[in-house]
Amino acid sequence: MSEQALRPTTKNARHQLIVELVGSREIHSQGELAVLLAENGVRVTQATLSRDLVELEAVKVRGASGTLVYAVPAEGGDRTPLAPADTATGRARLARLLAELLVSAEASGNLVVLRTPPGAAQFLASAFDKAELGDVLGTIAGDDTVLVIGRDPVGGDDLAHRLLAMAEHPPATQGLVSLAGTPETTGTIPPSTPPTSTVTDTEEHP
Amino acid sequence: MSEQALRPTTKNARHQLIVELVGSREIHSQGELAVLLAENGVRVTQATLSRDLVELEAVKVRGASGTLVYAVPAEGGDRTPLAPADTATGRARLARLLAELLVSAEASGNLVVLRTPPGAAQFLASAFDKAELGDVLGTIAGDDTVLVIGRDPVGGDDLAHRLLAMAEHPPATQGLVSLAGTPETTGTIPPSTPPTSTVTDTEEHP
DNA sequence: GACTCATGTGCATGACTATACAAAGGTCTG
DNA sequence: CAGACCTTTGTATAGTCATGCACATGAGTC
Repeated sequence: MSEQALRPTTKNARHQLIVELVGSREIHSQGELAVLLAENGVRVTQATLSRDLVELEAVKVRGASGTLVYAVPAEGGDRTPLAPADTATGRARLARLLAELLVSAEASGNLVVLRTPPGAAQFLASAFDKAELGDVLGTIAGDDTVLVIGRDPVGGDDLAHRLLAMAEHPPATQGLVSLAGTPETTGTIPPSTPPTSTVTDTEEHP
Repeated sequence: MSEQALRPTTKNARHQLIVELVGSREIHSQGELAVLLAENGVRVTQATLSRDLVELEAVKVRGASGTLVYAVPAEGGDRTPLAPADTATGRARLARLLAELLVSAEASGNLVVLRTPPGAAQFLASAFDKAELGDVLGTIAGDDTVLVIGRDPVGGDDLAHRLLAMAEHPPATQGLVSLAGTPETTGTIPPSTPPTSTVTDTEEHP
């Protein structure tokens, strides 16, 4: 990227450049952005950038190191960091979380429907993913319901019982309260899940 | 909410309160949050709140009026502004999105399993929520699968056909490309969804 | 008891962001 | 042409946020 890149100086062009820069690197401040823009031949003040970012509907999200960085919806809305879960202890963690969060488990065919307290489903589901249980194909999670899809077409019952057993014999106990304050907890519960979770699960068992 | 609500003064309790407040209203500044906390009997300075918000991995998103407001992943991450969809046109929007995103629809009992392109499920599911279809109890969405739960125990087939019909006769066409640039698109595709959605949907139909 | 360490918090202040005000430039109309 | 209006931008500054430093408190050890 040359010092004097040929770059139109219109506002729209500047906006485009901002989107590109924000989308390709972590930018922590408008001053930092101003420097990067200048390197591309676009010299504006912080005030102008503040206005630009409003127009671009930029937000500030947590980057990999926990610091706030700019994100522009079209390019960076998915920059929300995932918590660095320790994958080596995924199964132990799943068991612990099952102990804490599992309200009920019911099976049908190859499916197991797990109930959790409101808002905890995604959290629990992410633990399934990290646990990488071989006989679990995957999960779908809403607000308080996790649908666990088993690999065995008729293995739902067995899987449900296994999960209940895990829930009753978790490894080292680490209460949910202590987990609630960790970035891991909050990091893996996606913000947009609640609006999609208008589930009355009693209706799932006709 | 009484002026002197009985409220423990521990840091965890304060965090919980912060999450509740941020989740229930638009908070624009840490000073504003300090005031709200004080009204709940929790008196801390801005410095402490700055630290709290780091620990809670709070971010700043655009609220309804375009101003930045705090969001905490567990409770308010979905405050990423959706484009101000006119709720009166929720159904029209759903139809349009079905036309764009629906790959397949299959029913079983009262359930309809919708397939979407990867990453689009939550987006489509949120449209269901806003459309407020009377015969849809709710949805569970993963990465590329939306489970639509019908109110009628054996209405899945009918519902699936209705959705397919909607997909084939959407109102005013507004291409997905034009939607892709709006906060609505990116805002409702949570970054943490993919980890929970390891679904091979062919296994759902044993 | 004293000592050490970890945690939490407030004060003060620098870093960062938003915005009132003014100016410049462009477009449109009579 | 002049004037009105709109858009854009910079300057200065108020508003907001992060952080170094100091202090208090509690837990653990000797």
